[in-house]
Amino acid sequence: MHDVAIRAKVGKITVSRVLRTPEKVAEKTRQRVLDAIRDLGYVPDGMAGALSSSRSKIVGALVSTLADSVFTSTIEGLSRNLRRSNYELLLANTDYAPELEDAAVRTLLSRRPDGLVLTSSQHTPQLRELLLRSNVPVVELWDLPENPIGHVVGFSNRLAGRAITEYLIARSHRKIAFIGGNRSGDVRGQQRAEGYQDVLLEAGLGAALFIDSPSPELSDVEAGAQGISSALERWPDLDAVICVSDPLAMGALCEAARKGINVPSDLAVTGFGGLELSQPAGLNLTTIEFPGKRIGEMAADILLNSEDSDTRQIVDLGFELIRRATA
Amino acid sequence: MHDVAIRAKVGKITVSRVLRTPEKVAEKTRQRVLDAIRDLGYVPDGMAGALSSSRSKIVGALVSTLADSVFTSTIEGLSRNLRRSNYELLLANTDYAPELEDAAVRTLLSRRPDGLVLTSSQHTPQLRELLLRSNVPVVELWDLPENPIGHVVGFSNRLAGRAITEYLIARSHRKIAFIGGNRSGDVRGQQRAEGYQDVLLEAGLGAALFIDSPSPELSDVEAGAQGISSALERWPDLDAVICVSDPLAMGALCEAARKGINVPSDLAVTGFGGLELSQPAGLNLTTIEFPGKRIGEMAADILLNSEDSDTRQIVDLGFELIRRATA
DNA sequence: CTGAAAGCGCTAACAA
DNA sequence: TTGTTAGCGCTTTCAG
Repeated sequence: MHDVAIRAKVGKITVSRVLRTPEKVAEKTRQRVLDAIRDLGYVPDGMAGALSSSRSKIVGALVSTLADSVFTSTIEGLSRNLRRSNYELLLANTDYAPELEDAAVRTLLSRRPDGLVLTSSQHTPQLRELLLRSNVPVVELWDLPENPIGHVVGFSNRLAGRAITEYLIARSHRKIAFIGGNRSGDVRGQQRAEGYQDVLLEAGLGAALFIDSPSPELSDVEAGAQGISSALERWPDLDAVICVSDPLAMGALCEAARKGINVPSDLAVTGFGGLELSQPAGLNLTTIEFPGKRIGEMAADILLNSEDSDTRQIVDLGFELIRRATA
Repeated sequence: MHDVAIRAKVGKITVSRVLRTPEKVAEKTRQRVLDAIRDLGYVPDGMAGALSSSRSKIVGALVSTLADSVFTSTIEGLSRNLRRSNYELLLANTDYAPELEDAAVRTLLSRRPDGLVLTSSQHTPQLRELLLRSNVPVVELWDLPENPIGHVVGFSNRLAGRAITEYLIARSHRKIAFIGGNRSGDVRGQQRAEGYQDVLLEAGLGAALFIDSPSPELSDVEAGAQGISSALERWPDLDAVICVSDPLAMGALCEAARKGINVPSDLAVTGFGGLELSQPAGLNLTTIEFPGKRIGEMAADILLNSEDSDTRQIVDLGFELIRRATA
């Protein structure tokens, strides 16, 4: 910047102004500076700028995994809207290991982000404390926490669990199992399971029938296949299964096909997530769809406006029951 | 940091040392400092540290899209190995728009990353120039560019295209079409198509049969379905189609099923990518699998070691022809 | 083993 | 419209 200033015969501050508030610099001067910048191939140092202005133009995002295509779309939405305002995305993932979350947030915070996005939904008290004191705007995603840290963009996983269960009951299913939803760290899955359980109780259909996900080494699809096998073994008179995610449901569907079980007449199968592959691939999965991309976009917008408005935003984007062929 | 120093009754520099080289501080002093840090909830400012030490501990990554699950696994591998060494990932995506690449790289560079990872494979001369002069270690991924900017971790898309075509020919297919591979900005797809074309010519099987991807609004799966329809319309005696990606192939497969076409006896179908869903979902797609995650891990390792070794690394991780049921 | 001074590249606040 | 001065919070270098 110093070199640019000399070459353009101006002070450093004028170079800075040309870059950030060009309208405040005289046309001629500005052109001289721009030429100098071009000639020297100057790329401003955003870090130094951040340090000086205490605005980093960085948003940190913590995701539990990238493997899930729905989180991916959230990140895409987030990234796109941030870029529009020249913000950048610092990404950290915890691989669904809650014990990494603390450290990850600390690392993100050390970059002094102007905002933080969390897709994990349960935090240690220390973490809450840290976040609160850090004074960084926080958006929690993909959930409607009871006790939010800052802003929220999500939907109720519990209601989603209720919705699909009620749907199945309305369609005369009586013996309904729930596969998955127990993985530690996957609070959302657990909430869907709770919604299911509540409805079952209210309807007087007896105890919930849970099949835990098997060993974490298996892919979701494989887990679904295995899950439905175990379920049918335990409860041969099952007439519906709710899978905690679409990949799980896909696995279940395939296993059912292999076993010669007719879906949905013998057994209804549903998922969660709105995995884009599931419809055109001919699986025609009945599922609950979540607005992944919009969640990301919304989070970006909230963060970008959080300087002006000081009010905490709680946005429920809801979900949609997509009725297709499997239930 | 100042406050911590005062509370621990040491100089700021000692605090810094406790954080970065604890072994160089006396046990007692260190403990006093650590206590102060904890009491005050001090989170060091990585930006300031970066400015001062001119090592940002940040790696920038430019991806063409996040939607593709294989890039996702690359990012996961990258992120994991970076985190192990306390590096962070700054993510930018271009949405497959090459014209955004220049600006995106410039933005990444302004954060003074210690390394840069590019999944796009074709760059403007200005960009090359910029990258070269910036002196930041660069790794190009998912390809084997003829004229690499820095390090490379990838495989030959052209050879992959050749391999699958040769495989089909060896299995007595003679009328083979190639679907997709023309999307502007998707150089890799084009290279696969070239490999296909070369083999066809060498084998004396006549001109290549290309079906372009339809409008970009369609999802890949839908594009595949539509592509196979167009192909069969134009060349009713087709006996094999190579789809430029697995999602495309899935769409093709489903459309074939709808049309009552028997795969592979009437028509062979193949993909590229090793989409994890395609096997357990019972689609059993014959495809070429790329080591997405290992590419990311390797890229991280190269970057992390690039201070020591000054040699340019070109790593060909290859690909694997996965023979399953569709060809 | 510990500390003081200087400065990384930029911007805020004020001044001209 | 442009420039000057004083930091931002840390690390480097050199000295104790």
